[in-house]
Amino acid sequence: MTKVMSFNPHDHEACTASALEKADAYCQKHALKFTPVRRQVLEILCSDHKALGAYEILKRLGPLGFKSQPPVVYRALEFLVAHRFVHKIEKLNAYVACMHHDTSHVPAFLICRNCETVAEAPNKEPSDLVAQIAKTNAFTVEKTVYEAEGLCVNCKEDMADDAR
Amino acid sequence: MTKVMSFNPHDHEACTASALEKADAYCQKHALKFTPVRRQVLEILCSDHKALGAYEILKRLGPLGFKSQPPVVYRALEFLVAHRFVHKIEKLNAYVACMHHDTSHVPAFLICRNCETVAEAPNKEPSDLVAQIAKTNAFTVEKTVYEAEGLCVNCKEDMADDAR
DNA sequence: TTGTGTTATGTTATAATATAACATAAATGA
DNA sequence: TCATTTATGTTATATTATAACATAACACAA
Ligand SMILES: [Zn+2]
Ligand SMILES: [Zn+2]
Ligand SMILES: [Zn+2]
Ligand SMILES: [Zn+2]
Repeated sequence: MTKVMSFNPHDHEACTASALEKADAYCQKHALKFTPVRRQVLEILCSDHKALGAYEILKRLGPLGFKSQPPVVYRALEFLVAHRFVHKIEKLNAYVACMHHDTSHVPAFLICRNCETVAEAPNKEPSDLVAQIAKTNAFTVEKTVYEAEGLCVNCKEDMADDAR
Repeated sequence: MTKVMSFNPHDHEACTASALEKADAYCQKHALKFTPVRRQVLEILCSDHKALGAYEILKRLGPLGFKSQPPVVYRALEFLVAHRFVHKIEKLNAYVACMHHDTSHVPAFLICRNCETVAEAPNKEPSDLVAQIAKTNAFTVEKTVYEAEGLCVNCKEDMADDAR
């Protein structure tokens, strides 16, 4: 089982560079506009393996010459989350850069309630890899959130009815 | 695999009665104060297998003769969540009554994004029972949130240092 | 190149969620 | 009874997020 970077010393410059490169390449390939704000927000989120709230990001955008109204950051986050460059940590109402964008994965996180460092478990299945990752990283899991959102039978049927 | 009640016709009076009874008994046993507000909030959450926001609950408390300032409901929810009579659905910033309070379990939910009905998967392990439950209930999982919160090695060490 | 539709930003205002802080009351237990 | 803790009452405010509408930039066909 691999050790995650977030909780261990590592070449963090490389993290950032790689995340931005991957985003650049992906946007290029899919004709998405990786505009300055979007890029800058991702860069801010890459600056550390911590989850940042929207307003914290906004605060950091100001000095960089960007406008500081909430919609600015929320729109950028919407884009970044939609294309999976960033994940939202629901428990914290905060956002974190994805470190495995090239790999298809079900996001699952180890969140330190003390330092707010977030490690993304590199798992392909929505399974118990998290428990293993936690173990090999000496991370003590205290509380987990696993929420599956989707569509129930009833609503699916209702929608089918409506379509008729 | 069992069908969950939330998405299927069932004797819902029994759901409510059972949840309230369990809470009564548990509080009795552990010398917890199951005060009127706390009981009423649980009752409101039991009225349907839907997640309700704090302010929606607050709205319903008013006509019942309770005070309607936010802290009233947040305090009641804090109590109910702490003792696991209620779970918070982080994705929705909403709350749902627990249907398995007597069973030790890792909460995991199937949340319909259309009708906001929430079904709690009755799983003992934080595992893929959810996927199975979803299957036998014809629930289409579109998005999952699995977040493990705890303490990382570094913080644990820091705390050990501080204690010295 | 001009027009036209589309996507992205700018801007103001406000909604929705949650907590801080301090006061009072009720219950608990020497 | 008095002291202590626990629960409520109350006001104010913090934090997170979105609605709504205006403008700009961009894409691309006529
Ligand atoms: Zn790094
Ligand atoms: Zn930590
Ligand atoms: Zn029921
Ligand atoms: Zn539904």
